Amino acid sequence: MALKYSRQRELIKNFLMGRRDHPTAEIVYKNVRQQNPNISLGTVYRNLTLLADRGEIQRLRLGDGTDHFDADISPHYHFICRECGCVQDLRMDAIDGILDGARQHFDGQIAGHITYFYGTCAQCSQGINS
Amino acid sequence: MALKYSRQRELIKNFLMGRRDHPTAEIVYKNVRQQNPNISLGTVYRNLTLLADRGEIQRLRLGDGTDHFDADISPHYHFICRECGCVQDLRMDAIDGILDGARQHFDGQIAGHITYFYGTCAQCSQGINS
DNA sequence: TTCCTTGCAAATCGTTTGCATAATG
DNA sequence: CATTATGCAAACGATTTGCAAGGAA
Repeated sequence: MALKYSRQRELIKNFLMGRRDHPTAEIVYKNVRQQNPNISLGTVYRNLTLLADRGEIQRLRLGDGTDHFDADISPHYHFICRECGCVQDLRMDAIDGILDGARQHFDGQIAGHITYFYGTCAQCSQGINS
Repeated sequence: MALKYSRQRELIKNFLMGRRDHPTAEIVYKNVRQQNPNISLGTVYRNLTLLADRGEIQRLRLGDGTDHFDADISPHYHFICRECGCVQDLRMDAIDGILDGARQHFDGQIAGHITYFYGTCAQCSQGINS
């Protein structure tokens, strides 16, 4: 399917590229809306899904019930705070070596792994929130 | 909160202990129903949540949109098939060593990690399904 | 009798979808 | 013109919740 330009999609992607906090669709919606008050939630979802499918952005499922999106598609890991729910990038070496261990006693084909970390972020650790 | 006995809860936990395929709430419901036709979906959800909160069972979020449950609470890893959606246990050594790398350049407190693997299960690889 | 549990139905939440219209190539 | 994208609202699937009635301690 050939892709056609759309201002909405451009706004969405640009917004995402300017953030490091891995916003949810709802947050993308609220923000992009300030530049295009007519944009609908459905369009935001459609474009986020489309961009993720094309590999232009990353969809993060961190078990908190809502998807987060990241314009940084380079392989890296994430941390989610169990207190405030914030999501942060983690600077660390790739751990794809764990695939070897997983394949050891397994019959099927393991294509990859999903790994993310959880705990208490720096701000919450200091009791700034709460 | 003191816990009181309930036949429904017992049935649910027993069913789960007899399975290795990490069923969803819906599947638990359909099966337990055969022994107690009056049980409601809400009760199944309530008890699964309660048991998971008490650590008697494990709730698995593998990104397929629905939670799976596992009566085996010993630490182990999981694999989810992208073709048929089945979930299987993975025999492999613990990889908690990855926590060290994650903590290296991180300010907050990392309590743990969630890791699971995906790909094509043995059955689907052989084209048995499809 | 206390209070945890249940069944039922309605409600919630995040996300998707149908459809007629608008914009792009 | 052919096709893709949009806004809107309705539809969805999974899960939660309020409430009155039932069961355990």
